[in-house]
Amino acid sequence: MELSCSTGLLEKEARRRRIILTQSQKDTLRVWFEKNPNPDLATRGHLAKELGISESQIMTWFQKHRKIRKQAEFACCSEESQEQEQDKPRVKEARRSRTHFTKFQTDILIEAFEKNRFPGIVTREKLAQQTGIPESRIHIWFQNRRARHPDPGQNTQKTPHPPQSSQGPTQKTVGKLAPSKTLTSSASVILPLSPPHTPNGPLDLSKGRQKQLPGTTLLQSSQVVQQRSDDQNPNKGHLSPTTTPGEQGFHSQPPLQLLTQNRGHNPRESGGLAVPRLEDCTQVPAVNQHFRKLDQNDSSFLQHWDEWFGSMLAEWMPDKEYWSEKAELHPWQVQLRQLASVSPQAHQTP
DNA sequence: TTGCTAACCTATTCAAAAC
DNA sequence: GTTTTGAATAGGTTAGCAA
Repeated sequence: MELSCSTGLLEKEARRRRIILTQSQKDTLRVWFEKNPNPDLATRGHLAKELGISESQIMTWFQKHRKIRKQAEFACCSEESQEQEQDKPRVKEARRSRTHFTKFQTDILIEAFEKNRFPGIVTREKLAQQTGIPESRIHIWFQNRRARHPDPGQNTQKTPHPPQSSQGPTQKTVGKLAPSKTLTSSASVILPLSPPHTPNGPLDLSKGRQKQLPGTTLLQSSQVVQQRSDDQNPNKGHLSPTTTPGEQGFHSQPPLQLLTQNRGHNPRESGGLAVPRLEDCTQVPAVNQHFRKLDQNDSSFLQHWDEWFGSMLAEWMPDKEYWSEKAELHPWQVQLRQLASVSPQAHQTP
């Protein structure tokens, strides 16, 4: 496993992974577009599930077709009809509930941002695996971050487009933007628990202490991550792609299932979500069951964790020495060890 | 080589949550 | 009320793929 942004030896990262929609998929989308060119979150989730593509791709398709329709209307329709269109009361669509990132997740994203402001699809998917955040949310996070944290190295001239290679020299963000490397005792932690010999998967060691508020959407339909047989994708071997008839590519199960706050609590009963739950859209990878058991029963968990976390840091932050045996433990490790050393029941919410 | 179009970008705005 | 920041949109560009 390797993070492409961590080494200059890697080949140029694929910036995009193009999925060709089948005719039947397009037909379905057109039908829905005629009904409503601005589908709400629930509709996009439904379509993503039905068509086997990600919700962000649904959104992209609708964006494009709104643009096409607008251009067509401008070209051939009278001003009158355009005014009529404008006069239509715009129904307020349901927005996706605001995602609340944990400090751990934010720190990972900030670290990645500092290394590469324009992560390609492979990096974004890896970050999605590590953080448990859907790739589409990571994409948005980077967009917002770029918009609000201009690159100090290029403040005299805006670059309208990202560098062609995301593996090029990176610009470091300095000053107040430097991420905190420490976790407070109340900080929730979603560990990208993945010992070297196991598939990736997160583990929420906070076990109920997650700051996530009721109703907050952590897992969404967009987590139906597109995954093609891509030579540049080192995760290939870990995924279990399932082909969809007629599709050129194939989609996989989500790389992970974020374990939510109440361990042992049926996630379907947690309620408060305005969107279809991920479990309704995709199968829960067996790996998460494995980690649930590992977390609770395997006394070697900490050893696995240390080994894996060290290797992760070594790959991800090669310029740092957090993983060195001689180096002091990274504050994350200290905190995580403390959290992990407590029995699972100790963290359960009453 | 060319056309189509999915994926990507910036700029801007809205709005939820924190302060 | 203000600030922060995730989500959504418009409009433009880039690049993968089929013809």
